Amino acid sequence: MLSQSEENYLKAIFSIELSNAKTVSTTLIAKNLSTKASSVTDMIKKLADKNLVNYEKYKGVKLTSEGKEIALNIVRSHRIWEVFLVDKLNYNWDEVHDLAEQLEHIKSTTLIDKLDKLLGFPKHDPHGDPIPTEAGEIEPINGKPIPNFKEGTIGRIIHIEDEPEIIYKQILAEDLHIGSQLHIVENNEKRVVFHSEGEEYVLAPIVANNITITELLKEEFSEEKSFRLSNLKNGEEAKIIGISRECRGEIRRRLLDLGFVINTKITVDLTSPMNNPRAYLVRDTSIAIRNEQAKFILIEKIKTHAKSH
Amino acid sequence: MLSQSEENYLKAIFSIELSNAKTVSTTLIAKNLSTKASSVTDMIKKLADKNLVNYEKYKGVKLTSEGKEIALNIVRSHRIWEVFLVDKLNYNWDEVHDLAEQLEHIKSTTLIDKLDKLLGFPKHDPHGDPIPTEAGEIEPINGKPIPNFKEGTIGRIIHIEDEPEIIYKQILAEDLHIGSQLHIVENNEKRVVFHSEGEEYVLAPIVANNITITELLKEEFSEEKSFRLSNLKNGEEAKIIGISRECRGEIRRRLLDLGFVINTKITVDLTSPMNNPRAYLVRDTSIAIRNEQAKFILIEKIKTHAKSH
DNA sequence: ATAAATTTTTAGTCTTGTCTAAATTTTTGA
DNA sequence: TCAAAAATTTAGACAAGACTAAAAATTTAT
Ligand SMILES: [Mn+2]
Ligand SMILES: [Mn+2]
Ligand SMILES: [Mn+2]
Ligand SMILES: [Mn+2]
Repeated sequence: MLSQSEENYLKAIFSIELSNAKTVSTTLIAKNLSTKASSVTDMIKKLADKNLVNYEKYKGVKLTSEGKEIALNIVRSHRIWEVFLVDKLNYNWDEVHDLAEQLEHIKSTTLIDKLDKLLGFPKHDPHGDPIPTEAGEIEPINGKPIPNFKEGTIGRIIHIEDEPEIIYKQILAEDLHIGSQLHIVENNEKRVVFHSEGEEYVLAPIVANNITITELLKEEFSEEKSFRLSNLKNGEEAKIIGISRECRGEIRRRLLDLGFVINTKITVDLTSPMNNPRAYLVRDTSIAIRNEQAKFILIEKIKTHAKSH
Repeated sequence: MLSQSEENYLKAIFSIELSNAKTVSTTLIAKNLSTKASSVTDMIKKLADKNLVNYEKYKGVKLTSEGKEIALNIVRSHRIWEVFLVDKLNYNWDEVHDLAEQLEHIKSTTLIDKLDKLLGFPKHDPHGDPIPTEAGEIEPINGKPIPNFKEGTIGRIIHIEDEPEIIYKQILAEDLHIGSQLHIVENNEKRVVFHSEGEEYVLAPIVANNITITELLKEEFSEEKSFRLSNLKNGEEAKIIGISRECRGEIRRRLLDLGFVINTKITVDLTSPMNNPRAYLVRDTSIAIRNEQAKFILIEKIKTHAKSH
């Protein structure tokens, strides 16, 4: 049975191997775990003794198949716990990482599979990361960070990295979401500018690097037609095209119960003094929800001059 | 922030204080934690430095109010996790203790309260132990172990201790359940004999000591009328009086869905070669369930010669 | 009351995981 | 190519927790 510390080292090595680093060096591991290189050397020797990594002095380290299997299991555990915390306990997706760092080390041969079942065998965690299967297979992430794409690219956010926390919080503050489509209009060493859901975003490249997107063909892109309900202006008419993937569990169910279902027409009905909450007219009913919820509802604006006969 | 080890010591001291021990001695703590007295002395000094226990050399140890609060929180956490594992993940009540020993140490200010809410604010864990409130109040257990009662006593099982494991497994093998009513017919140093749900049980006093009961007045006792469905004989007629408290979550819901609801009349319909499963006639429908499930259904036999006119 | 038995503490070690400082190896770049 | 810089390892130390053996205190039993 491995200690928590050993497990964390394996996980760190695994994540460095997945990144585009040539070799998994002592320093990279130390940085990843916020520890010192000398501590890493000590631990690597122990892991090599246990046949979990191959290690040659000064040459970096590589997981053995046994070590990789363990790392994948920890990743699986971490991500399933994150889904549990968001779906079942109604945490926000930005609150669950540290808790999952603890929960991933709980030792049990059955717990994770039972949780997986309870959650309906989710494929992705709340940050968009794929969850390895019981057999240790993991879907490759085929997107790249925003700064890798050239100006004019149209893409969809598939992943937002939750570490380091400072950058993560910044992205959250900007109100960017997994699933959002975007259009890159400027990209240089100073800044990255893109349009998404009717807003313009300006990010430093370091920040933008934590946002992974897949490129969309021009045809796939719904030409700036996809917005969040919170963006709907008074007098505009829209059609609901879905509830954002990052909204799950109880809140999602509640929104569906309230009638925010696909293809439903919607307009702004009443506005409160602070513009929050606002009431929307859905299926002849006025329903007031706060903007935090309205952000989860994806809409497509309808040209208002085209009245239904 | 306390270490897991420190938390375990506080929990051990708390549980010894709750028992009828005069003083919480080094040896008792060592026994409780399966460690050595010298280790205990070391740790007690540390806890005393942190003002979690009062300690005077050779005189035993006592939790301070601060220490007691922490201990109560760990107990709360442990028992809520046990409920989660049984109710949501469909573990059996005899499988959850060790996992809860790990989960109770997860650090979070919000996690346990969210879990508590998800579970519907349970009052007791799957072993019948009361769950302390957020404020640290705990319902006193007012029962006593079976050997404390004299012959002739009628009682109801309110708690089955899950440690030590050997004794616990023995009780499980005997098929005794929280909520069962029993009638003590013999009680001496050699053995304890009682009747419950149509069966006679003979236990060694050490084993019987792990079963806590409350005494019932003669009137409260349904005079041997309360049985488990698995005890119903061919040709007998019975009325369902409930589903046993130890059956929770998905399985309970399923049994209710199948029509095993209170006041329903029931008879044995068909019997399979091994007598398991058996089919029962409920509301004009024949439903086959296995004995393991039938044990959860509490019935009251109806005298068959009294036909409903 | 006092010797024997038991309990508790102390002293000294060991393991795990971490750190700093120093030594060694590898990489960089003039 | 070779000195300087950077990366890596080694040596030595420390804190947490646990253990054994021995010393000290307390309890028990004559
Ligand atoms: Mn995470
Ligand atoms: Mn994640
Ligand atoms: Mn338990
Ligand atoms: Mn319990």
